Amino acid sequence: MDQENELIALRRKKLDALRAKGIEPFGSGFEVTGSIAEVREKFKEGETLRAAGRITAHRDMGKSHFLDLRDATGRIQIYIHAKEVGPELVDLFRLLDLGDFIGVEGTCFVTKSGEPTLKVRTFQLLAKALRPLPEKWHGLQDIEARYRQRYLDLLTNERSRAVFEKRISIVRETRRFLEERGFVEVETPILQTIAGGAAAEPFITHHKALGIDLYLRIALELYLKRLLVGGFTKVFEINRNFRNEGISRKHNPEFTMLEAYWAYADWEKMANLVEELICYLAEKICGSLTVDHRDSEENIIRTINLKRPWRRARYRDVLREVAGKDWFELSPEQRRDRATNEFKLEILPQLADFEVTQHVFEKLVEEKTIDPLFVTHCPKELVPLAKQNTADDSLVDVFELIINGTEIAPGYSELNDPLLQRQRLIEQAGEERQKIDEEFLLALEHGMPPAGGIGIGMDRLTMLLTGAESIRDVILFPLLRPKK
RNA sequence: GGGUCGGUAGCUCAAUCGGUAGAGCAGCGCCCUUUUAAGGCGUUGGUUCCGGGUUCGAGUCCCGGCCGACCCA
Repeated sequence: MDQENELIALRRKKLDALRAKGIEPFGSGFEVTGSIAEVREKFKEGETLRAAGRITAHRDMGKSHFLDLRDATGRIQIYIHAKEVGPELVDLFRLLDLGDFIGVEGTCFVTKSGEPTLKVRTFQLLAKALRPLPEKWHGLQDIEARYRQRYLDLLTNERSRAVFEKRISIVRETRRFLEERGFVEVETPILQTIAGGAAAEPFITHHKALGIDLYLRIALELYLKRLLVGGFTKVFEINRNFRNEGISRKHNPEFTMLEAYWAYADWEKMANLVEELICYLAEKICGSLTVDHRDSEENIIRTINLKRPWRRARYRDVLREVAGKDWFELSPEQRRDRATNEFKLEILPQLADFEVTQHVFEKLVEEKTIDPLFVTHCPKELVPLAKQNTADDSLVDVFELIINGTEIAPGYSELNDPLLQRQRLIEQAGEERQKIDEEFLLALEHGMPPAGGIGIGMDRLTMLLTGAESIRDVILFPLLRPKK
């Protein structure tokens, strides 16, 4: 593929030299005492231990050599000396490079400077690296390369590895939290004949045998609700959704969503559940309910206070706080005027009146809210799948949880009136009637218990808890345009 | 889609006003029997993202393209 430079050529020569000596440079298994962290724990002077990992440093002292052996759990120094292992083994050692995987058996000893070290008795080459790894001190800095070759990023940037370890914990602990409360995890179709449950552009694909186009799901909702009809009372799913839309700091075309539905609960119960979940995660993952976000120099750039109770406020009330007490008494033209001239927002002429208000909400409330805020009693136009408020049917019984300037989780009292649901879906679909999921409506007509539902974008939740500034920093392999 | 910024050795980065493309790490050679960002001496390595243009001369200026980051839509 790419032209071979001399570093690679040299490593290939070493590979050939190893083969000529009868050594297979890509070994199979190697019995280890444990991970390198475990080896360090079991370390006792005089003991013989076995460890495997990559060579990440080589300090050549002439007759003796010190190397660092590293795996995901840590680093241990190994020592080799001609007198101890004989000249043949030392010759083999000369054919090793930084980045190679080796397994060693050695005796524990502590150096003058107090470093626990394995004195090599035998070693085995497990895999030769034909390309050099990024430099040890700065790691891989090139942002694009860190996304395209994430393995190098993980290998050389401690902070990146830590973010992904936290992400793994967040997903695991979310499952544990929900399971402890009696929720069961289910799997529903990713390939769907109608991509419903949200207003978003789907990816389209094709099934050959059936001869039909299919969509990748944009939400989990409509299938999880079918399960409520089917008798499940507490269900959730954590898995990938796909939206065929722009890519930004907060958007990747595929992202991981949690949705949970709880029969006989309502939006307020769901708000409590989310509050408990996120506090549980913060304590597990960050060890605290105050989460610091830091820049690359480790300076704190913001602190998010997750201590309960979280503020709850009505949509109209938070708007009045930022847009003026009289906001809802103004005419649509006056609102438009104030948004444009006073708040300096760009209001496109085709926006409906409620969208003007929503735009003000996004810019003046959402983007400026750092500590958790539940916005409740939203206008129904914004949320077609939620139950209407009994006291005011222009509102729906939902919350929108905002933390760190970002929408983290919506929660609803789910609409279970099939006739009203049909009407809402028709209004939402407009001309595109074929987008209405009749199979879902059919299910609702058989009776769905009242239920509370939530959705949490796990990527954004991870950003919140790790301080990542871009969604690409919490997705192992974010989508990038292919090179060339 | 628009704007701004960026792409130089395997990696991290320099390069003044347009005037011989450099350093550190890695590599290679030599020295050193407990070093740890080991050290010392020497040394190899370049399609400066790609393609045009201006110029005696372009990493640098201009135009187009590719990829990325940030902001906006």
